[in-house]
Amino acid sequence: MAATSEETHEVLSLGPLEIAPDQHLARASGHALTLSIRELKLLTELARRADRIVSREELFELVWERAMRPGDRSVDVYVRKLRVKLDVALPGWYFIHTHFGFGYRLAPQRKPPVA
Amino acid sequence: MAATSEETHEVLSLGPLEIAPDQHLARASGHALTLSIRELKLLTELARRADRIVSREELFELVWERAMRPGDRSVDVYVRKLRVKLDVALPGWYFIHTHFGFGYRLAPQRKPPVA
DNA sequence: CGGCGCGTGAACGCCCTGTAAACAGCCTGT
DNA sequence: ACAGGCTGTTTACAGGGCGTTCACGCGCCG
Repeated sequence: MAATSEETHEVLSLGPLEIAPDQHLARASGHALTLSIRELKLLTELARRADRIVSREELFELVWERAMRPGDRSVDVYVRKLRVKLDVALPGWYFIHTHFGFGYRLAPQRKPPVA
Repeated sequence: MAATSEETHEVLSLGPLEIAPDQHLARASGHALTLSIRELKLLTELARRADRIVSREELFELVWERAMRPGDRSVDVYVRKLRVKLDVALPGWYFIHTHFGFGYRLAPQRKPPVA
């Protein structure tokens, strides 16, 4: 094992969501999701800070590993991609919450039944 | 474990697929498949890591037992050969899933009925 | 009500993967 | 020994997915 590995078997659990960054894999109710590199990394960094608000700047630096240019919308675009894929896999849940003017927060939350 | 026989009767089961590495044999719904040595070894190593993403490099080293040269496409070519043979034998199933930028993952999955 | 922040869809280029085919070596049967 | 077929390897081309960026419209807030 590489000396640099932080958590060789890190597994993040959020409700029905399970993320194994080391395996480049995320599962929804046990079923593997098809995520791209960026999508997975963004989801991972959000999950590592679950239930806390993370600013766009911080998210960008965590995922892209460089400073965010002012006006860059990449984070928004990838948040949407994740929301779509998560909604397909788990239609009964919200995961990524918007905090206007601050950033995003990841937290599993059931949707109310479709009235 | 004895050096001469690690798993004398290892049998891997994945849905309708059954692999007996020691017998150099794979069966689809009980019917024997005609696989070459490389094909069987690749399928075996994938099956031993079922439902986990395995990188090309790791797969290559497992099957070819040497380091993979950069740009070597052998794994892709053999994945295709396996996919073709598996699709002929079990047209209703997907087995080898591509994870873009990461590698391949073996997992039995039914195809949706042809709409 | 005005302005800024966010959601959303889409275009575009690039790299990764899918696919076919040529080629050489090996094993087979004769 | 020879011929044929099969396996394994490599290469080339095509297609698609992914990442990036832009544009437009709505929503949220002051």
